[in-house]
Amino acid sequence: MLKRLAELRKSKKWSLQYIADRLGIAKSTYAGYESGYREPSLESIKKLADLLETSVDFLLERSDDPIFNPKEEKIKISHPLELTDVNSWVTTELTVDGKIMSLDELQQFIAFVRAKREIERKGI
Amino acid sequence: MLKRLAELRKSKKWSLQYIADRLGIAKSTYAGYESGYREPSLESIKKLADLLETSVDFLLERSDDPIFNPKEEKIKISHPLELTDVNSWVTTELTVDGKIMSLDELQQFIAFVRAKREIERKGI
DNA sequence: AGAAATATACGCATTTTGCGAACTTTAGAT
DNA sequence: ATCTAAAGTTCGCAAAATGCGTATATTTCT
Repeated sequence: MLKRLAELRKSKKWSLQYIADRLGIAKSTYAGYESGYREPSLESIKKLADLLETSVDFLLERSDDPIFNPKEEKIKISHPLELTDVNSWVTTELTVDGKIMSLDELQQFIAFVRAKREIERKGI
Repeated sequence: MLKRLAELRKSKKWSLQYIADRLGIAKSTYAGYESGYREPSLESIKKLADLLETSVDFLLERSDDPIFNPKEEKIKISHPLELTDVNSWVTTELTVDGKIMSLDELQQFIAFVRAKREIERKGI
């Protein structure tokens, strides 16, 4: 049951018919998705996420953030006391031995940590 | 065709059989997903994203970021409520991909940065 | 080369889908 | 309050897609 489809649709004040038309499917078909009577194909759920401007993960309740930001990799360091800007690049610096790390270094650092954890997880 | 399933699976050096077993489906069924011969159900693709530690959007090529972080940023520095160890050079917690770095990891990280900078300074 | 593991292809029984039509409910106008 | 059109719900059925097992092909070992 994809309750989030209904939530988003209603928040936008759209009708079943409207979404069905936009997707090119029958009204009853789309209604089935919301009620859980039917499941959309992968292609359809992608179109729905596009139309509703959210992520598939949100529609499937795998994420609770309705905002989908398909931007490229974003690195963010945030201070807890500061207001966090979702799209800002760096809001504070990370220093090692008193020297500020560059973006390049941060990217390498992330790669390093990921690789290290991967190795630890599955050996060698 | 969910080529990213194959990419992630191979990067983890897993066999078709292994993933099929983890998902509780037949090997031929899972193979169909990778080849595009079949489509996984929404439930199955969620399980696959869980298993492969990524987002459904990435698997569906709706996002190019393989890292799935429902809420956390990739790097985050936060001040712990209590400073337990006075002598610790760490006064904040550092998280990568939402996972707090251990002291061990932080030490390795510092070593990594120092070594990298040393190499850059002297060449090779 | 041979064995074992891994990957790919396919037939078929079963399940699931999408559609249209019928039906019920809601919202707006008079 | 009544009427009416739009919105929402339910359901049968033909058509399509799924999953499994089996067979075949390929790779990876020794």
